[in-house]
Amino acid sequence: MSDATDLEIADRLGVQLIRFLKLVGKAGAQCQASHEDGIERASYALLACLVTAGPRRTTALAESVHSDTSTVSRQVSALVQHGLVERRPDPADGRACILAATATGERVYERNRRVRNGYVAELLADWPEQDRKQFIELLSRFNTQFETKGDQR
Amino acid sequence: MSDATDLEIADRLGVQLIRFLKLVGKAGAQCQASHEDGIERASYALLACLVTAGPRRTTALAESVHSDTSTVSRQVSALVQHGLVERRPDPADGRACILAATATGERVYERNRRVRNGYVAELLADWPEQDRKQFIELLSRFNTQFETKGDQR
DNA sequence: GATCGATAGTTGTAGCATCCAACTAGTTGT
DNA sequence: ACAACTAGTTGGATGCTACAACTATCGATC
Repeated sequence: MSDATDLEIADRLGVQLIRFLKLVGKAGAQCQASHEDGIERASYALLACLVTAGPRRTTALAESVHSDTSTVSRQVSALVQHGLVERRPDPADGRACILAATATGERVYERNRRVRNGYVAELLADWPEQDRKQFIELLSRFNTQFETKGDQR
Repeated sequence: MSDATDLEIADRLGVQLIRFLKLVGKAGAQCQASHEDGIERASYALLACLVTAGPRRTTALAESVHSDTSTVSRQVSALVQHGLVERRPDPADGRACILAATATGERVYERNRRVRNGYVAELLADWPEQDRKQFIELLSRFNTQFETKGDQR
């Protein structure tokens, strides 16, 4: 039973993707507004990266989050000012610095993560175990596909 | 086999949501930059709504796309200037106007949609039929959940 | 049918996120 | 030691968004 052509499928998915983007983006923005750690939403992604994936240079961090170096540079400055991230000179290169989350940064990250998790969990509350896992699996695969196919276009 | 608690699941999904937001958001921005219809990315969502869901007032449109009225008002102005959307006075209310896509607007929408579909189809190219359908189904359900549970928080 | 509170939409202002381009300072190869 | 390169910062610009103040209309009530 496959009356749906590839394009029809793509079309329906496209609609859902746009909807998804809008919804998640907005929710993210609201989350940020409410928390008031002095930490911006975009910066949270940087913090998350540093905490979960370890210290790294600005350039590497920018690549990790698919952002411009200049953007990251500014955001990192803010994080440093708030004491959430630490700049360590890179012994191997005087121009570079290694960015690392401070203890405070880790705490803030954890706190935010817990809030986020609570919210997500609430959304998934009625879902059967099977569907949840499937959704994560598919979304994750889609993202990966996007990262590999999308960047080289 | 369920060693994953609800929170672990939420956590993994959260990560994927953030990843998605960044990836798709960026791709969207690039798409916009390349097309040069004079049409902004955000405005495209408005056009899409008017084409697929029919004419409506500014307020209703803003609600449909989960945006502020003022934001929509400006974006609509741009669309009107480009001849993609038409403002019709609302016979039932002198303050309001009914927004509707023009023929040009529909053409532009269709063209953009085709490009988008091609891109999405390419992403899904290697996916088994089953998974594609499942993904759309789950994503769609998640969006609905988000819209109903998310807004009243 | 005049008055006053609600409502539709516009415009002013401000913030964040992002990018590109120009710049500074340190590095590396010849 | 000089030239070509690279890491990061800063300047300038744009897009998207929201909130607040304002204008013009509507509707209910007296």
